[in-house]
Amino acid sequence: MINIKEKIEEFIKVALTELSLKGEIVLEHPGLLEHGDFSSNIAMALAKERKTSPFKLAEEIVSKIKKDDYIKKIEVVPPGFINFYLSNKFFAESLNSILKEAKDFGRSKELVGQKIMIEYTDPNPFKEFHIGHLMSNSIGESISRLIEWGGAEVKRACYQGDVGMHVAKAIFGLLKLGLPSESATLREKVSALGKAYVLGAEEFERNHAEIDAINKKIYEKSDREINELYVKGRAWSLEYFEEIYKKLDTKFNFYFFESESGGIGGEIVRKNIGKIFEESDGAIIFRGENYGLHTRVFINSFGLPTYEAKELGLAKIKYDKYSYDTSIVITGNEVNDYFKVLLQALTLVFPELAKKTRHISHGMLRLPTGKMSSRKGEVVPAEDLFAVLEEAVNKKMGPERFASAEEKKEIAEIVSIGAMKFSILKQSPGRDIIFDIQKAISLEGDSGPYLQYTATRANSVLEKARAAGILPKINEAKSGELERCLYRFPEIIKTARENLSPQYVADYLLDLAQAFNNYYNQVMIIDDSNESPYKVALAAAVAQVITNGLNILGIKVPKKM
RNA sequence: GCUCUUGUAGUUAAAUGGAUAUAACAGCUCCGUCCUAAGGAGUAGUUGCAGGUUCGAUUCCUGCCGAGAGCACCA
Repeated sequence: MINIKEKIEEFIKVALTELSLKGEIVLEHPGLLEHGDFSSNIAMALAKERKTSPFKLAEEIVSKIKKDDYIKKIEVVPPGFINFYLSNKFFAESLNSILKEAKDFGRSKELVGQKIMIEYTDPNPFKEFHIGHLMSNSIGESISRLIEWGGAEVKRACYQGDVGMHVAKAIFGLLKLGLPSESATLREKVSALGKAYVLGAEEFERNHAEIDAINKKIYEKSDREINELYVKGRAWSLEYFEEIYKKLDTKFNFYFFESESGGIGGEIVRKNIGKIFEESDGAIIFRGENYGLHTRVFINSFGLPTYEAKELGLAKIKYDKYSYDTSIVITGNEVNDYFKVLLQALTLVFPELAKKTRHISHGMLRLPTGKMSSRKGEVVPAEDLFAVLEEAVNKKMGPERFASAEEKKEIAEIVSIGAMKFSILKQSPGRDIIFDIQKAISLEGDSGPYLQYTATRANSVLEKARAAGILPKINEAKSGELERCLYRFPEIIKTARENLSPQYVADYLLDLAQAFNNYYNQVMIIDDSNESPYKVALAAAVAQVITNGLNILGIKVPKKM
């Protein structure tokens, strides 16, 4: 598809040069369609230095812009906006491109050749996979897809904390409660691990000694009983996570574990004692104060690596596995301050890796009662949310459209996962989400199912059209709301990618769906008129763009619903 | 106490420094012989407070007030 935005920018640039003016050209879509398809504020920005009124300068600029087939009209509006209206010829071409590029419409080549590793989700074995991990996963997966759509090679990584104090706490609990029987379901086993963890966390509040000792034994693999509990529990957790990833439609290329990063990280720290790190109270620390940060412990006084040291090791392991150009790490914002310290230490140890590393944080999923705490057992397991959602979706599905119970079940899963992901991705990723399991996930209005429904509905019309022998055809386009919305999709993807913010895509899709549903209610798409092939083409373009957009959000479109 | 983040309709959220601050939910009024009503149309309602920068501020700066997170051996 032709890049109309660049084209108009070029026109303005040429006009400015002719007037011997210079300035950064900002071209945006006005908030209201009545204000045109593109708008520039350039005259307002440059009027002062020209010592003329913005309105007059705008008129001068416009007079220097040549006529073009793709532009229907250019108008100047007080105080000095220049508004561009695109022509029907442009809309016809853009619709044709959408149908032709089909499932690839929106892909670009800007990042071709780049290798990018993205780490997200990061659940810890022995602890619940809770709705906070769903947030990290939904955002991480969507950012991965955005970058892939930009043409880069993306490798997905998941870093799982299989050693550390939390594991020691869970093992403590298991020693007291015993292991669930082998015949228990995976879910029961995992939930027993969660309970064991809570018990251990309570003990830790009262008394550290026993759990500290267990922690050490886990690292050293020195105790047979502990080792056995550890190996089993770890395997169950990982198997369970795998089921969830499948449900979420995430496939990781690499799994990293704290049990591997800890050793390497510890070595790195020890090698640099006196240079970068120093001993203090039996621990090895990094003095962040020298860099306007705060001090963090990298190796504790038992000689074990902490999160910080592990993270240094991880950076090296990652690069050894995959020589990335950029490494993106996505975590919750509660670790922001640690990460700054860590990146500073990494800059001193491996400057070239630090330069390639980028930390992005998202807000936290909070319960109406406050922060979730797996330590106190106050978490909503992902599983519970899935169950509540699937029930709600099932209640809403009429039986008549579905061929079989299996089909219905499959679609219920697609819709409920769609609802969950969209509720997270529709808002700006940096902010906290206050999560009310009953209320927050809606199947109506601004929601995943609303978009899925719109695409499904359009597809259903297309099927009927095909049966009636009406094929999409674009001889002449109109300039309705849909036409004026559809061609913007590639721009939206670019903005979303540059800001690493899938919410731009979500927002756009809602606008498009709303415009289509409005259209659908006013216009009969399939009729006897010679307009029908065009209307069918329009519906096909809408279905395609919504499907592609949802794909970027990691959401599938069901066959029917 | 220090550092970071944050404050928009009753609620949950949108808005690269632009035009009349945008949606959804919850209200209220409507739309069913018609391609999927998980839909559509209409209605009412919002930028914490005080300054500053700017032709123009929800957006940038300062102060105040409120909320959250982090601040040495958890991740």
